[in-house]
Order: sequence, then structure tokens, then C-alpha cells
Amino acid sequence: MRGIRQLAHDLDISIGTVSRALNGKPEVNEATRKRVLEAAARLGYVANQSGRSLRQGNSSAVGFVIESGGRAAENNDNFFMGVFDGVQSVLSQHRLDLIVLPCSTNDDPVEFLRRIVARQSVDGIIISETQRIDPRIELLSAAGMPFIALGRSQSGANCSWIDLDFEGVANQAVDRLVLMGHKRIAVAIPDNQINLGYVFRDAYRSALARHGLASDPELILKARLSVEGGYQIAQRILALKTRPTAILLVYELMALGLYRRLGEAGLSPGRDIAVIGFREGAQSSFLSPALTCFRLSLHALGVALARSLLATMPAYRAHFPSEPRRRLWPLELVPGESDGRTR
Amino acid sequence: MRGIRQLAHDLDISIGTVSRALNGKPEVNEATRKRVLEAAARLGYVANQSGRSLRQGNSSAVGFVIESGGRAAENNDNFFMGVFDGVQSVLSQHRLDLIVLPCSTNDDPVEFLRRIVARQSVDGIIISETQRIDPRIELLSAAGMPFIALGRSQSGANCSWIDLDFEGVANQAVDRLVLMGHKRIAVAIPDNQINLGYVFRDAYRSALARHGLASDPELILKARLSVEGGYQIAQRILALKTRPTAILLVYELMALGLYRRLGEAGLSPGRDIAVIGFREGAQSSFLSPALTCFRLSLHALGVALARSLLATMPAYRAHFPSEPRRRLWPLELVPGESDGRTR
DNA sequence: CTGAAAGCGCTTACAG
DNA sequence: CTGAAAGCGCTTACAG
Repeated sequence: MRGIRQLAHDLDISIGTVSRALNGKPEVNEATRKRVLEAAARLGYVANQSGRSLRQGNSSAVGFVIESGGRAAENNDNFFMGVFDGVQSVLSQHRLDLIVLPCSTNDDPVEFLRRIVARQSVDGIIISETQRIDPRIELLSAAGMPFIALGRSQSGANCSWIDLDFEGVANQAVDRLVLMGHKRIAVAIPDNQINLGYVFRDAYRSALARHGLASDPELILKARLSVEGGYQIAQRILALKTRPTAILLVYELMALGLYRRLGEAGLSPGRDIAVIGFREGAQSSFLSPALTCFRLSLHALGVALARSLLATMPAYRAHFPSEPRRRLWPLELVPGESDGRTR
Repeated sequence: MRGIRQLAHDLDISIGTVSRALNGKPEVNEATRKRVLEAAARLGYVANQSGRSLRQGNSSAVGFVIESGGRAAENNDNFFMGVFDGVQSVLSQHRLDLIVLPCSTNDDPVEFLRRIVARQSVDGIIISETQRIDPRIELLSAAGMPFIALGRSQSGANCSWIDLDFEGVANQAVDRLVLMGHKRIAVAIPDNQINLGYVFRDAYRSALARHGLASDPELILKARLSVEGGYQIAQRILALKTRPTAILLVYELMALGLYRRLGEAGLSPGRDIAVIGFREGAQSSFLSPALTCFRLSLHALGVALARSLLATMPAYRAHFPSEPRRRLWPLELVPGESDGRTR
């Protein structure tokens, strides 16, 4: 005999009472509850999750789908670790567990998600790296699985999402650069279909237009979001007839490759070309020159993701009556040395 | 009606036959199997995981426990993303899923693990960031949960582990530096109880001893494994009466902070002090000077972890008859510019 | 080759 | 306040 049956037998009470005591049901006699709780702690009893899930029709877990391998691994970047922590801090208050589900770049992300949904091992899902057109959103909506996307998409008219405020970043960066006298401002965006690339490019164009500056297609540089991508972008900048005097990077670690290639050409970032990165990382202020970039709290972002997700789940909705379903997450400029303050 | 019952009803056969067909049991008539498989694909039927788990007594999942938040997030570093991918590539061949379980730095890692084990939602576990004395190992052994540790520990005489070959790295690095004429070689290690710090320090001392060099306690520098930790180490080096001429970093991103602080003092890494980092990252070769460091395949490491774990699981052991239970993972030196080649 | 039935470990109406 | 029993969705001996 094992499990709850064993525990009930040891205590000489029924499994129903044990279950009720453990789950904090109000009708249990306090003395009984105390005995049960003590025995459970002593024996290390915790309910088998499959048994609970099967009976209750839910899993008490939320899945967070991320990409693993390939490009994901090359982005030397712990963005998600910080976010997980924020998500978890909210979930744990509601006795929900966070399960991270890494989808290999070799697997089809849609099929991967389809299986997760069908197996019913999570009650809600957070998806990330949203594509411009993202069939996963359709899939989740059709399946009735509560979810939230980290990143906007053109798919899913009604779905919840939180996204970084790319418009705000582009505006602040362009304003700052124009104020310093820059007229030829380049932008580095990803070379794949991830939606943030389009969003950032459009925001950059609008910001230029606001200042009466035309957007030059040769200053929109697509590359991998990686250190190496930054190197290649510098390479392309160096080859231009008329070089930009400033560049805006959608991924901050590109700065390292950019710095390196500029250095090899005898150019100095911050002096010869102004550089503004995207998200502040642990390294930003230690680069030479320190990278001007934008700060956000990953923990707070995770908290917001979890709250907005729970707000879409019937069983938790009541706790989050006025939680926004969609949010642009603000970032705050952190001045560095890379944008030519000293020129 | 839903689930397998619905599917069986649609096909007008029993749920037993549907189950057998779906699970590839040999006794099913091929025509029947084909009908079942087609209907399942059409309707997107996938067995409810709780139902399966409860009946089979296993979960078809392996858990990978990592730390999230706090220090983990500050290590700007995608070590685990690459490893996950390797783990998954092996698991998927055995119809096992990978579930990553982030343990918040606010939670007690032992309690966290205890719950995971008790709930029986994974069949095997990979733990990481092994401590010198790690009660999790005791816990897993006592519970009879198959597991493998990424990182050696003094706990768990018989447990499986894979660890990086810190001795090999220390030996290669010290040999190389001594050959270049260095006699005062410092080492940067973590300021917490993670076992790799002790292992690396001991390996460094032995390597020095092999060359007849004494180990000077003031050259063993403890700091956080972070960019900032590297900055602080440079600070302390600059304050020393007799500075080291070379330094070995157990965490490669410390190099960024170190470079920065040396630069502020008008010193040039590679010229004024030789630097050797630990693991090659996406940035290593783009730093100025490019960091001399050590290469390993994260994917291959993940594959090895998964194989060795499966070798400890009764249901899979037969597939891995001669898989080593313990392994030191070799790293290969990648020469850069930071160790004073040019001096 | 297939069906009927038991039972995995829980939670929860229901009866007392 | 507690117990006995049903049943969540599966898989698998067992019988035919």
C-alpha cells in the first residue's frame, strides 16, 4: 500500500479525510487536520500529480515554451532566466508550478505545441519569440488553451500579449541622436521573421519621419541577432559610400561584434560612430565605451506575464479583475559612452 | 464523451484496441491500426498524459532542474540552452519529454526537489550547479529517483555525474602561461559553495606545483561569477604590491569587467597582463583582445548527460549498456590574443 | 486480433 | 465532521 491510502491507513482514517485535510478544506476538524499534516510532513507525502490532475481535470502547472539550440543558444543572453523568476513568483502564490518546455530548433514549433496542448499537462501557456504570422496563436485559440504571448503578432486578434515598447525605444534613441546632430542613423534588425524586427523597423522609420529625416534603405541592416551579426553589420557599414554617423541595435550584444570590427578598422565607437544598444545587460556598462541602452526589470516583466495569463484563466480570473490583456513594456534609457556624448 | 472513448466510439471499436493501435502494440491488425492512426491524426487526438502516467506508473518525462533569478540571471550566459537541446535530442528518441524546472533563488532547492520527486511527475532528473556538499544528492538517492548531476560533488559516493574537466583546463592554461615565462599567475574563482570553485582552485594549485611554483594565497581571488566580479578582481589586482602577470578566469565573462577596469587604469590585457578565460562563448573571439579560452560542444554535453541518465533508469538501461556513469568532459584550447602571445 | 473489465491515485459529491 | 464510493483517462492482463 502506498500513497494517500498508506497515509490514511497509518492514521486510521479514510483517504477522503486525508485528502480534505491536505487540501485545506474547511470542513475538517482541526485536530484531525493537524495529525494529517504532521504525518504527511514526517513521511514526506505529497499527492501524486497524475492522480490529482486526472481527477481534477487540471494540471496545476503553466508551461513556458522557449526555443532551445540553434540560434537561441547563440544569443548569449539570459533574458529568460530573469523572466522565469518573475513568472514563478506569481504562480507559486496560486499553487501553480512553472514548467519550461524547450522546443528544439529541429522540431516544428507548431507540432510541439499541439502535443503539449493535447496531452493536457499544463493549464496555461506562455509562448515566446512570436513570429509575424504565428500559427501557434491560432492553434491555442482553437484549442481553448489559455495563453499569453511574449511579443506581439499579426495573428490572433484577441489574444493576450506583452511586448517590449520598441516604439518607445526607437523614439527615445532617435530623438537623442538627432539632438546630437545626427542625420544618418542606421538600424540593425533581425534577418528572420520574428515580429519584433518589423515592429522595430517601423518605429525607427516613424521616428526619423517625425524629425523630417528620410529613411535610407541601405541603413536598414538585417543580420543575425548575435555578436557575429554585429560584426557583419560593421563590415557592411564600412563598405558604404556614405557611412551612417550613428546606429541603433535591436539586440545589444551585437555591440561587441560591432566594436570589434570598428576597432579593426581603426574606428572608435562613440567617437567615430554613435552606438545605441537595446536592452541593458550585465555587460553593458563594462564595455569600452559603455553602451547606451535601455533598462527593464525582467522580474517585473515575468510578474506581468504571469498575472495577465492568470487573468485569462477561468479559475484565476477573479484574482485579476483589471489586469491588462495587452501591454507595451516600457524601457528606460541608461546613458553610456557609446553614443558620442563626448563628441 | 471525450478522449480515447470518443475516438473509439467514432471508429466503433473498443478503447483497448485504440490504445494498442496508438501505442504500436504488435497484436493489432494493420488495417485497424491504420484507421485508428488516421482518425487520431485527423482529430488531433493525443493521449491525456495524466491518464497514461497514472496507469503506467511513469511520466515519460525527465526533469532538468536549474536555478532561476538572482545570480543565475546575472550570469549573462546561455550555457543551458545549448545543453537542453542535446538532452532533448536523446530523450525524443525514447519518447521522453524534457521538462525544465527553474528553482527560484528564493526557494529552498532541497524542498523544491523533494516536491518534484514526491509528485512523481518525472521519471528521472538532471540537477545542476552542484554544491560541494549537496543534500539533493542524498535526497534523490534515498527516494530511488534516477538522476545525474551536472557537476561533481563530495556527496553521493555512487551517483552519476558529468563535469567539465577543470583539471585539464587548469593544466593547459598554466602550462601555456609558464611556457611564456609567467611565474605569478592568479586565478579567479567563485565566492560561493559551488563545487567547481574548489575543484578549479585545487587543479590550479597542482598545476603550479608541477612547475615548481608556489601558490600565493593573495593570487586566489574570489568573486561573483559575473562581469562585475571581473571588474572587482581587476580592482584588487591593481591594489596588490606585486601584481600577477597573468590570470586565469573560471568564468569567461569576468573578462569583460577585467578588461574594463584594466583599461581604466591604462593597462592593456594581453600586453600588461595575460588573461585566459574558461569556456568559449559567442563573444570570446570578438573581444579586444580576443579571449584565449576553451571550447566544448554544449549539444554533445547534453547528449552525454541524457545518455548517462537513461543508463541509470531501469526501463532504458538496456539501450546504454556501456555508458559511463561518470565523466570528465574535455575542453579544447582556443588561442586568442589575451594571453600575451604578442609580448 | 479484439473486447470487457480492472485499476493506477487521487478528489469530491453524497449520505450520515 | 467523516466515510464509502464513484470516476477522471488511460493501459493491460485476461478471456475468447
